[in-house]
Amino acid sequence: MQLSLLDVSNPEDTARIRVDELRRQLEHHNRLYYLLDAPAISDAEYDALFRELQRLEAQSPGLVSSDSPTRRVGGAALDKFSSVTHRLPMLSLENATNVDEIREFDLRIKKNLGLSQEESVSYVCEPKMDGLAVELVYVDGTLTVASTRGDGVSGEDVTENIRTIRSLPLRLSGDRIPRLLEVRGEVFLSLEAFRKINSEKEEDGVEPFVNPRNAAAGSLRQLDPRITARRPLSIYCYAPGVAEGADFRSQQDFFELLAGWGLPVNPLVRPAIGIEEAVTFYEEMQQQRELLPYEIDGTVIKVDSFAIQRELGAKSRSPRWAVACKFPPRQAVTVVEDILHSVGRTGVITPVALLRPVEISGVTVSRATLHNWDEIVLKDIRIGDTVVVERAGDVIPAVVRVLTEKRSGTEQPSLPPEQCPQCGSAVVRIADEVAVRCMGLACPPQFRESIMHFASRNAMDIEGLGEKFIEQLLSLGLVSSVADLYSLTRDDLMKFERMGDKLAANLLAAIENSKQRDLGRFIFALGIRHVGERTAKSLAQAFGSLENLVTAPFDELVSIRDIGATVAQSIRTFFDNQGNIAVIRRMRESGVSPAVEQKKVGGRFTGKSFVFTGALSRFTRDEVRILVENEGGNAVGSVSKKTDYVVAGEEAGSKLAKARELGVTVLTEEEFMELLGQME
DNA sequence: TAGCCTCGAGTTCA
DNA sequence: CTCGAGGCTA
Repeated sequence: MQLSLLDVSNPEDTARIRVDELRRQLEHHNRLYYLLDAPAISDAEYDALFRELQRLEAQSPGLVSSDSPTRRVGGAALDKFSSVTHRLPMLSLENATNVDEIREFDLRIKKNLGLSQEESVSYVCEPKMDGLAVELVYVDGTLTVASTRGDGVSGEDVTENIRTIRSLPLRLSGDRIPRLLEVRGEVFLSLEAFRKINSEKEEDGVEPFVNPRNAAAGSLRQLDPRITARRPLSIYCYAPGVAEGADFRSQQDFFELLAGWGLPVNPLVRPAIGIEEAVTFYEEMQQQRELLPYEIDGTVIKVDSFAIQRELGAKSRSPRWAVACKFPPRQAVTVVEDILHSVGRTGVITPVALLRPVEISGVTVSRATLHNWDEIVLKDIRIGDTVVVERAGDVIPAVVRVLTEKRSGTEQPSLPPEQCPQCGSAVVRIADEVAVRCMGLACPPQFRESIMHFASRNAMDIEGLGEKFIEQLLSLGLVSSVADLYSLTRDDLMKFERMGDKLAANLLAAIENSKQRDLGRFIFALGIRHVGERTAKSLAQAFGSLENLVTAPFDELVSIRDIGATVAQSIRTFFDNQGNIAVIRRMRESGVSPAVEQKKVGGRFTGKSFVFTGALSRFTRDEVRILVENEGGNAVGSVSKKTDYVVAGEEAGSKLAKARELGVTVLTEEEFMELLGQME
């Protein structure tokens, strides 16, 4: 603050000085109260300062600022949240569910680092808060954006709601504040706050929240920040995102700097030298769990040194240097009243236990999948059994074990059906496969599921075509293949229950719209066995058009990365079926023209496929793949007649032999480099 | 041939 | 979220 520029005789400047002073004081008292739990003034005194600030800001709009404590009570409501892309994706953590798995994590770390078993790794342990992950962005020390984790890549902008968290500084204090600081943290509700909110809800005659995490999530996703402001959310920060102007050397270092800047860090965080200290922390936390003022669902162990974290790196969805140690899930005891057989899209028949409804951590559970008959035999689950049930990952119900001592002798084992429970066709259990399959070609539930799949969001994304409509389409006999969807008329739709002009028009428009989906989605939508979203996309990329794919010989299919004999055969079988071809042809005639993705055109390797074999000295396999793909080529896994080049490194083996046998051009790594260079 | 790593498929409840 | 299974690599 440069006082020399201010003129005290100017009322605007006098107000500014007072406003700054009030903000400083209020944030100071906030910190004492929420962070240090040591208030220095009474609530009434705090309120008086707060109201004075509100009044001054109201009088001089020029003094309003986004980091003012008055912003914590919430501004105007939003229509919807906008989306924020995380500069670094927010990965999830790998789980350990018991101490053995924690020790395995340590073994993996040592193996990756080339350490001996006797050496100890320095870890940092934290309680795992049961809340929601968010990312906060501080620019020059001021909180500018806060977003939810979302799918890890992008989340929702909840800045206004995050501002209402009193323990969180809107402006960092202390020294050496970084130009840019992204911090990840967990937003949660204390048990006390949770109970308070729920008793208010009950007084109002509304359904209470089932647990603090849901309550925190509901509060954070309030479009009206004034409501959030009345929910006393808390936050603990635990990891950095992108930081500029700060150099964190280790997790501990990071925590210390955060605390210095006034950011809340869980005081229970503790270093551990060697995994056994981390195991002790886990066990201690499990014992203390019920005494804590908030819910935790485990602990987190991280490698302390950031240099070593970088060395260990990450797998596709989680870092290798951290593990979430989950506490055993909460369990309940109930009775298996029946075992049903449900038929999925691919004909797999899955046993499902119908349970006497029982509450587990606030949710009533009445069904649980038993996965397959191996599982039933292994756990010896029978109809009438008393069983222990838990919610795996606190979501999906699972039968853990049978309380055999409760058996009366009247329990009935459940056997795999010999006929499909829905269509009566024969059931087959393929050797070496766990699944039991209905082989009926016209099995109704299979067909229903395959249409649902076709219309689903990641496939053709036909909005409004859900379970209800599909049921009706089928029972009215309007659709006997997905191609029929494209010849539905308004009159057809008007036969439906609860169908008006508007709805019919929307549905027809959605179907019309789906004609333009890209090829990857279309291939995925076909529901070819072993071809999911990912594989569909790489097929689309590799072949560029539906026609190319339909006619692709087996050899060409297996030459694509990640496609082996099984998947290739499955694809061939699908397209060799004339019925499938007819359906596809009819769709094309109705105007379904899956758009070809932008394939890199003009790349030097366009249409060329490469196989790399043996050890390359300059690149990793992934790097070389990217090089080739950037030039529009394909780096594939195995040699076929369609392969254009085989690049052989040191100790190349069977692929090189095969290349010679098929007469495919073989390049050394140097020759490949020349090819790259020459073509540039 | 074993042991990663990824992908596919099925599933619960509000 | 979890399990099973396919593909790749050492």
